[in-house]
Amino acid sequence: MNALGFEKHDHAHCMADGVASVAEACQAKGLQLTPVRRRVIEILLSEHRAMGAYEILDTLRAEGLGSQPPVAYRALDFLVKHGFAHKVERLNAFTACTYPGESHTPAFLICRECGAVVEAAAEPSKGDLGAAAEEAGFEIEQAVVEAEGLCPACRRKKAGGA
Amino acid sequence: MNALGFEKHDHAHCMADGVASVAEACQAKGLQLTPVRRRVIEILLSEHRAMGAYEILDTLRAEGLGSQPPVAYRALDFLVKHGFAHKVERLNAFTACTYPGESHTPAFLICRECGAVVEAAAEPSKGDLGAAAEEAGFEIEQAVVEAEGLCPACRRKKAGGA
DNA sequence: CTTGTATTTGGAATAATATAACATTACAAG
DNA sequence: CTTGTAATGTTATATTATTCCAAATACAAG
Repeated sequence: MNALGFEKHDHAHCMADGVASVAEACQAKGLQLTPVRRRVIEILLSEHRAMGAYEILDTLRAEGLGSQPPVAYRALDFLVKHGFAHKVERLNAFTACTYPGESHTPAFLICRECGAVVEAAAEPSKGDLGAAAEEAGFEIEQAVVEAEGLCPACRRKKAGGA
Repeated sequence: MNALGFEKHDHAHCMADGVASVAEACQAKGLQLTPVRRRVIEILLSEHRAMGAYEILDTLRAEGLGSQPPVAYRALDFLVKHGFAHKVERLNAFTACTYPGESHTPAFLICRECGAVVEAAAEPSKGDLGAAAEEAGFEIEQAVVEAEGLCPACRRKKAGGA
């Protein structure tokens, strides 16, 4: 589980790779990565934070790729459905998947200060949630695991500024 | 961790107890359990499911306790803030706390078929999320843990009806 | 190439969820 | 009584999301 995403990295590279891997996956599965869909995943990859549907829509609108809410929501639904993006329930916002291709339950670390979102992989069947489900006879199909708090950089700022 | 809440229980009893324990806790902490607040926690306790703010507001309105959204949201904010209720992010809805008084991170089991919601206690600092946070140097302040799937009763129905 | 079918898109309207802002009331402390 | 704090009433608006219908496009089968 690699969740070191808060620290610096080669962003242009990770973004290009991200789009490429989504394109490959679409080709492999016979999915249509249409211009709007491609652009939305690009937008999401371009920032390590969760973006609202309307924020994405604003960008699409400025680029002439669509101006009505359904345009953004349809693209996001496609991306989420096929595992290329996730919805962060806590924020009613969306973020590119860090581990596309691998089936997983995303676990998010959300910085309340700077808004950065980092994804780790979780296994809800283990841990407290899985134990509770088993005890109750509940069958888990999907899980939401999200933590809000302070990322390393914002912790340092707090400590320094205080 | 008791998450057997999907099975039958003495509901009138659990509801009366719930209101009483909230009232006691308010008294102990010097919090005002005003009519609207009391009624909202009663409404939430009366059903083992998550209810939308506007659904609650409809009831309040019918009873002359307030008719505008802020009335419901303020009462819910109070209840959530003091741990008497929780918000289920996945559903944008609210539910009474099953373990009032004990400080905890709620973990929800949400039946997608019948809408029942059962709360278990989780310890996000352990498990995948805690491990990821530690590795990333992230400080968790709050966590959302929610699972969607089938409750025991709905699983039986599925199995029987198929 | 044409046809049939499914998918995708465009766009208007509206639903559902949530908050901002400000005036008013209640009540206890000084 | 005055002042401070908390709670309420109310209007308006912001934000997030979906429904619905029509038009365009993609793509495989013939």
